[in-house]
Amino acid sequence: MSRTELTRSEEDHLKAVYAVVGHGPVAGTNEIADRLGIKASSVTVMLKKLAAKGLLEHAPYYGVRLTSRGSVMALKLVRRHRLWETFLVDRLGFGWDEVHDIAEQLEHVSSDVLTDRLDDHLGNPAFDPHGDPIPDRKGRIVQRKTRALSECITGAQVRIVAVDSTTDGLLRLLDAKGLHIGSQLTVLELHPFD
Amino acid sequence: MSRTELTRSEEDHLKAVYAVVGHGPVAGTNEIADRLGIKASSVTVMLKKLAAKGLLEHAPYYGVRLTSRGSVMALKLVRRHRLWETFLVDRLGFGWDEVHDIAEQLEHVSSDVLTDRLDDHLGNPAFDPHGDPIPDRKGRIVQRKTRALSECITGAQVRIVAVDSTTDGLLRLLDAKGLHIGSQLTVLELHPFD
DNA sequence: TATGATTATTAGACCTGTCTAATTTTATAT
DNA sequence: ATATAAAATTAGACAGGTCTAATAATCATA
Repeated sequence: MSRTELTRSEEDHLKAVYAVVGHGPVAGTNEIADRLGIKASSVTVMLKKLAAKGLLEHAPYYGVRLTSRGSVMALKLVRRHRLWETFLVDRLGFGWDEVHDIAEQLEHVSSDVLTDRLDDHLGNPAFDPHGDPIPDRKGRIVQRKTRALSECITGAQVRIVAVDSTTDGLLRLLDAKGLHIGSQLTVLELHPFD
Repeated sequence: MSRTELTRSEEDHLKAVYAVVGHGPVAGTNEIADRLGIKASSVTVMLKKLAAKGLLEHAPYYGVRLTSRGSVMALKLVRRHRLWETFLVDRLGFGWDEVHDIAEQLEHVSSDVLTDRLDDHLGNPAFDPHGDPIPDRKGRIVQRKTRALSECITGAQVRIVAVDSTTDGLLRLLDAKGLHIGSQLTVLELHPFD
């Protein structure tokens, strides 16, 4: 019924909407623009195009939400991204702080067969190297009950299961300090930065 | 010295020039255009751009040749393409007749580290699943002394080491008939088609 | 509830890569 | 040698995706 061939930019926007919507009921134009590193006016244009394709609902001046078809597409991209990250770390020996940009490119390779075979090849992993859950081929994704480090009570015992930041700098910093996925630690004090 | 960030289209053109130049001293505009599935006039525009970047020499109305820098770039693309094809067949279980289009996308992922790690992961293969040689990380490529099946004398004993065609149809046909890389066969008769 | 700040959208421009149509150059055949 | 065919180029148009600047809608707060 619906022709679902997206351009690279459309895919990027869709994924950004998915990511931003995770923080609230709807995604705002500015936040999407920041995430993509482009201007808000460009985002507006693109949102209208994606809305016309039935992938999201756009309430002007209010925000956007993905339709179910849009969600399916976004989850597919997230799946590809996280599978490639897993491949890069598990099979090619990259560090988990080095793979984001490469996966960002690989995720646009469009072949469902490829994605599923890669999934099998990797042993159908449930989580990627950052600890984020990988949607299965039906688009199902498990939710992790975690809490941000900044929300933890000082002195609490916590275990790192995921790192949220997209900034390479922080990732490397943490790694260099010996902080890895699975590390146990005690919250000593809170800085407003983190 | 020279910033060598190419667009996808520039990469496609460069690879096409490399492929067509293999048949003669220079590459002609029409042949490049056919290979890319675009019009010759578009190719001319692109050739001028690549010439301006110092990747090829363009003698208008005569043809183009790659410069040494252009060759390096083209070989890099060929290397990526053939490594990914090897990965798809050897690791993901694809048939050698199914991987061209996917590799066509994967080859544009730009990361030398990725390419080299993939190479190591695959055991530094010298040939891809089609029997074509894979340039090493220095861009060195071995030449195979082969001859087209159509040039063989009727009755001769030959061994298939490579399949030239880009057309999926032919690849599948051969496979279905039990013809594989390495097959021994006797030339029975020649049709003008092949 | 009026006003200023914030956020989003529109309008118009530009760049890239493609196209078609017209033109120019080179090749071929009598 | 000239006419014609083939191949390549140029000129101008257009679509996609971005930008800036101007405008419009919403929000916050006195």
